[in-house]
Amino acid sequence: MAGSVNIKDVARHAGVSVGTVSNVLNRTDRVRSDTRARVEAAIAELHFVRNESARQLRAQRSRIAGVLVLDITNPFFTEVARGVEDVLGAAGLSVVLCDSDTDEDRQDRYIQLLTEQRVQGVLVVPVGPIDRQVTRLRRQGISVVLLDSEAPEGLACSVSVDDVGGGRSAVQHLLALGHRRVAFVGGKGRESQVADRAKGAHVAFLQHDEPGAELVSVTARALTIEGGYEAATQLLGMPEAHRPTAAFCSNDLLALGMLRELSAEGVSVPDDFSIVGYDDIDFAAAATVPLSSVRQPARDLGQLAGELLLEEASGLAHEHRQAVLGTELVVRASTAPPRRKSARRARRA
Amino acid sequence: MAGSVNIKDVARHAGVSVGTVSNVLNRTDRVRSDTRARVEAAIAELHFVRNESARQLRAQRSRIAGVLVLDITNPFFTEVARGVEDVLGAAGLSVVLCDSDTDEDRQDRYIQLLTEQRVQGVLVVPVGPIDRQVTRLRRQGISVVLLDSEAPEGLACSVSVDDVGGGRSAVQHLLALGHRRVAFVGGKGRESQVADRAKGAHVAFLQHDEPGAELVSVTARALTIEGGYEAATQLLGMPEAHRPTAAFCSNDLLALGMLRELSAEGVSVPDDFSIVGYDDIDFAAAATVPLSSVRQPARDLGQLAGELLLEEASGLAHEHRQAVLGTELVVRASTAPPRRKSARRARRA
DNA sequence: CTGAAAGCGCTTACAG
DNA sequence: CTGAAAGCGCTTACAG
Repeated sequence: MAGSVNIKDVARHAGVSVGTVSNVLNRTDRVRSDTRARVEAAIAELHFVRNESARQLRAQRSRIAGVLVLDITNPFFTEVARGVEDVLGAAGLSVVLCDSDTDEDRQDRYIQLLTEQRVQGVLVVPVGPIDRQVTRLRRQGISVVLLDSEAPEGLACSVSVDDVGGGRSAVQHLLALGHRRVAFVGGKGRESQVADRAKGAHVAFLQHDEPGAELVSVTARALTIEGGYEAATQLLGMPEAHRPTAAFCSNDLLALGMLRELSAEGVSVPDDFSIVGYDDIDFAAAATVPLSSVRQPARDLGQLAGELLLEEASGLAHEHRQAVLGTELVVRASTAPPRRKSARRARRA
Repeated sequence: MAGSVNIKDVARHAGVSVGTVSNVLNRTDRVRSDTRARVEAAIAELHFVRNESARQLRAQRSRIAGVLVLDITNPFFTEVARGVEDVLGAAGLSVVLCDSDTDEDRQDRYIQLLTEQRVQGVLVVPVGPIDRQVTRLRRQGISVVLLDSEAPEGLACSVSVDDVGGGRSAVQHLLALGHRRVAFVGGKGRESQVADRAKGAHVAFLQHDEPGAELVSVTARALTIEGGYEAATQLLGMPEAHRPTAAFCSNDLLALGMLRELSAEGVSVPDDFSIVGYDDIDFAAAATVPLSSVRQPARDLGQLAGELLLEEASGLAHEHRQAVLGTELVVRASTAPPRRKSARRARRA
């Protein structure tokens, strides 16, 4: 029968009790070396693999942590996951990755799954308000850290990024270059990250205080490359007099999609149009018009979150902390001063 | 106490036996509706969440499948994972994603983890020979499907891609454009996929049968954007007389990295150098010199693998099948005929 | 339709 | 250092 070798079989085969086999597995030093050798031989011969469900049920603790992200195909989030894995892996925890696809139902299903599994901890990039889910996880003794989103004080540890500051730096850069009409490109979702980046964009405009300057909001179906194509089409559909000369995209996927679509339509970046992205994923620098982007410390973010989770799970005195990491505007080739109208006409003639 | 509400508490609270609570959870139709209502109320009031370890231990089956990929930051693999999730999610299985990072030790650790968890099935993109691990999983009653790699007949189901054909089509394209010296860019690893793509490249050369045509092998540290930078540097370091005029990169990450580095060094793509990638990830089309690439049906691959897993796990008569999907060369802007030497000199003058 | 009881495969005090 | 036994939280025939 498949899966039928258990600790009892091993005990019988090695001529010891099951308790001794368990000791070999969990507290090796308590077992005399010749006994241990016999047990290990039996384990190998019988191809015994411990049943983790049984172990966990009895021992009341899991060695797994779950990471739940918004979009597994976005390299920003997988880089965050790698940061988590750096830290938790070193501590002997295994990390499994789950993809909510920015869908609250899917998020909640995965949280339910992880709760039923009684994992050691959950690190989640939330879709919408998450307080209730955090409380439910805690009630089952599961540690929770919010990723890329600031937790209300007292609720949980979190590691987020100063998205208001990041958005501000992006738009300040465009304004400083001389752009007057700037598009902010977001999505249909209500992720707090995107809202904060939009807020930062507004703050930059307020501080700039130039009469007539205009921040235009553009909404893509999703924060994806596809969404960037679509946003570009929206921009190109605007009457030229009102059309922005630059866009701040709320992530790099959007920015790369927009870059591609504008180029395909003969709009040159940055000569005719400037673009700033957000995240600074590897593909941003690798674009052949290298993308100016607001860099988030993705891996650090994951690592710090992993550390906070370990601290909480250790059971020692623990006070929830909300870490906020800074961003860095990386200026590359996709941003330049707007072309002056006269110059443009001259060139066209 | 955290995590202390169990099925017994619910039973007591609802005034029924634990068996009845379990029936409400698992075989709702066997319970009279008023009893069910009382139990459900108790579950809600006490915030009961079933302990999946206990359920699984007793019921001897898991509702989880694991997907193990080579590089979670590569959108090709996450797209495959989404395909798997499409199919398994619909069947009520949850999918957790694990990242071997092309490291055999990490792969084996994750396989061990999934085995101890007694998951329902594992879908794995293998690093190196995997026969032993497949046997071990089967022995525990765990279904296995190989992803993106052809299984030896009889060992397991697999869904792979005709990488020899894909490699051949890429290089045929370059040869047909008139390139005579072509680089094949692979990595240090010994993934069968890359070996097959290299083989396809060789086949194309043999079929082309043009004396003096040369296939140059370039080895990057890893199949990443970073690796592409490095490979480009290697190419630029070659004496011009021997330097290839085109490269076939064994994935798009390499190709995008190479594209970027060559552009940065003033080598124009495709005027001075042609590049073909592999995978056709979304970033390939979105590059501003849109990348010619060999398209793999990533999502289909994952979906088909998911279906094969379900079939195997269903316990019905099952014969292992090895599906091989085709590729499609997508020609975009990164490939062109080589510039003739004289023209090049003329332009420089 | 409901309850009582066995048992899934482990770990962990407790004796000896 | 080793063994016997209790029990983790469930599910599932089996009676009634």
